[in-house]
Amino acid sequence: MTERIRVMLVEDHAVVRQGLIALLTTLPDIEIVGSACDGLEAIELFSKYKPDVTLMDLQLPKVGGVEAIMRIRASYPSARFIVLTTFDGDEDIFRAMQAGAKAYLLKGSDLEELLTTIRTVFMGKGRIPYAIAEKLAERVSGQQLTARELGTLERIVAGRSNKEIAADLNISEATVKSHVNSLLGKLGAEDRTQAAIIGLQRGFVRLP
Amino acid sequence: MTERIRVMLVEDHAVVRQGLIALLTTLPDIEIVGSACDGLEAIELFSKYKPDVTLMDLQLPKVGGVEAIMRIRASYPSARFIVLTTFDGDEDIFRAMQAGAKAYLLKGSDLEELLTTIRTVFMGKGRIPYAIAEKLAERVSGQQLTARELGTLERIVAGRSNKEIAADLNISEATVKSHVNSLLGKLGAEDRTQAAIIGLQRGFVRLP
DNA sequence: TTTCATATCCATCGAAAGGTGGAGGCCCAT
DNA sequence: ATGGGCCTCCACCTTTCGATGGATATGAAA
Repeated sequence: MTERIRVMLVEDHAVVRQGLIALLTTLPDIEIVGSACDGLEAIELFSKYKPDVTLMDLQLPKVGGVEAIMRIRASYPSARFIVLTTFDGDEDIFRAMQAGAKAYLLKGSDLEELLTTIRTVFMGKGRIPYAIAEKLAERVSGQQLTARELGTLERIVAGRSNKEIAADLNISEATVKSHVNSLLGKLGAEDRTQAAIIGLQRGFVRLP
Repeated sequence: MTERIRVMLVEDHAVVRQGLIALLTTLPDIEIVGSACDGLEAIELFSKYKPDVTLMDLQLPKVGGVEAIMRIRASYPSARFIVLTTFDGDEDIFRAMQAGAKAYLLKGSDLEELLTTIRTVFMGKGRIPYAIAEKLAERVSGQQLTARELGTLERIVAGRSNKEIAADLNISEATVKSHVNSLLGKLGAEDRTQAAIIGLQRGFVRLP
């Protein structure tokens, strides 16, 4: 029998984590070498166990999944990650790809797909489900937000008025209006409420 | 050995579902008699298997968890449900309780708590984690939204203007403003964008 | 170097939103 | 039947927002 694939699991929901461990443990060619419930623990355990493949949720307490991937890859550039996501928005997935994740898996995938992906990534290849690839293509072709626009959007979602945003960013209200206008254009929104909703849907921002 | 507890699992994310099945299958006094990935299937399978306890996620395609509970309990009033939730908002949990769920469990709970809950519910008692009970108490003491206010909030979250909402509900814009004003007061919001955010946070509405 | 995107700011305008105070009808419960 | 909550609508007013059409500066890219 060949060497088993050494897998680490990073997932904050305990029952889901334990369920996945139970599931993967039943498989002959996979070995769970460790599991973490947040980004910080993931970084610690990675250097301890050096897993072949890391299954990583993106929404994690303390240190988010994307940042954890970046920080681990800073020390171990060959680390291989599979992002396990519920796919609420695409922005995180885009960032995870930039951070160097090799594959993406929806939590709605079945066991077979999970297995195929682990084995594929272990062999050094990547894998992206069609639904996600589609969204990524859309994302690349679509407009990106500038730093100011994103900051403005975040504050809109936090429920701030233009005046408050201006005070917060130390710029004039007129400038904020500029950014808001660009935002509305790029997001295809008619007003700030729509912009907030679309920003949440696309994953540019999260609920505060 | 005593009779095993017959459990049905309703969860839309396949990997989570299969993980939980794998996890629960390892336990001596629990038997998974079926699993469903949406509310409709849950209703079908319930009458087929008559499980002792049903573990139910609330966010399901086709027929939501709350409605599934209600429809099943219409035929089987003694059916026992444990709601398994990620706890994004409290409104669903409130509705699930009204629908007759016996216990609530956060996906962040560990295996031991899951087990305790299954056994407790099987014996006919209820169980609600402290964090959830706290929110429920808050909810009961807090204001409730009227039908019109909720309808208005939903449309605000859908990005509609007062004029559009008025046309949609076949009432005057003045009336919509009335409802919006009540909403802002009850939610403690300063404007519609804050109302949308708070409505999403508290689970009164979902992203469209 | 020239061009482009970004970021900053201005003035002005109309439209939308929100605040206030009221009023009438309805149904339910005390 | 008297009150209270809900839904409906009105008028008036202020503030905010968004649209438009600019201007200037900077730094990166072509």
